[in-house]
Amino acid sequence: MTVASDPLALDRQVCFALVVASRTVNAIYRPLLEPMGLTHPQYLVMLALWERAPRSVRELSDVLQLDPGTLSPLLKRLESAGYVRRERDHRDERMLAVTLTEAGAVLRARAERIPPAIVATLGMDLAELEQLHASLTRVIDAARTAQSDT
Amino acid sequence: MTVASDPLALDRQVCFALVVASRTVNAIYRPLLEPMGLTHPQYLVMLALWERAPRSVRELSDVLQLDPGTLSPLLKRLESAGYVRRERDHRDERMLAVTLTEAGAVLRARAERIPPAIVATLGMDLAELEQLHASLTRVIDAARTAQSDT
DNA sequence: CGCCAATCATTGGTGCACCAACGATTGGTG
DNA sequence: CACCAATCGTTGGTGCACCAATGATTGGCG
Repeated sequence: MTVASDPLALDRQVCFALVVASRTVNAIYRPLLEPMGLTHPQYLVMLALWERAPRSVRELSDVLQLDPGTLSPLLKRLESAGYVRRERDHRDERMLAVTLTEAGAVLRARAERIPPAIVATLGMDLAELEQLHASLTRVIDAARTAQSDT
Repeated sequence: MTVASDPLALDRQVCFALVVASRTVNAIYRPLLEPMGLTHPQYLVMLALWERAPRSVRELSDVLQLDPGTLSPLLKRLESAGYVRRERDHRDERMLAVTLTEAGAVLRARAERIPPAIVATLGMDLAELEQLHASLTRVIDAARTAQSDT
């Protein structure tokens, strides 16, 4: 069986390309985020909080498609970094209210320079990136639909 | 600032779509791989070995774009699962020769049913998946070029 | 021929990511 | 009003993933 016709050929697997692309692009962010004291997952949480705060763990979990058990220690690290405060919601003591600190809010200005820097580094066409984004969104929807239908 | 014009809007970040797509598609594989006793990264290693074996850790690291330090314990788990053997290369004792066991070779037949099952589950157009694959490949190349130019 | 830099795999540390189990809180229902 | 099921966040366990440091082996160069 030739590589071209083998359905198990590594370089034909979309899942492989997806995983490698995710890791590789992540590596591009790393040196840009490191001076801000953020990892990429932490950066995504900050994006969510800059859009709207306070938010509960559950809410962040929904938006970021992330397990609450993953978020819990991550938020503690963001807290000890001084970017976030974790308080109980007065109305419902079960929930956590994650709010931005002053330092966390200020950080947004520096973060605004990141997306253009990434695009410049990749040196890719904006149109292609948008088309990729649309395609990825369709895959996510398809996978989530399949998930919930189980 | 509206969400539509905000460059930091979460749902406009390609990196976010990439990470979520990677995790979500991974979740689709999980129930299919679990009865075979494989995780998704282990599945990718097996794909590489079914294409060619024996291979050294370094070789697998290159092909899979994965840190040797990640591969090392993963291969040990594949060994204790009985799919792989880890021996030193006679010609160069520094290198490891990772070979398939009989069970590992036989497993390929079951694995062949996975890609079509995934495509069916996603219910997506084959043409779109191929186009996504091509797009991801370009991103990987762009990111890797940027990486090595640093 | 003996040393030395390069190569290779492993190890330890930090941080993600998922799952299952748990304890606290809450709101509805008998 | 008292229970009970649902919700929420946390915890512990396993497995990835990266980085830096380490130790063994090798091949070249003086």
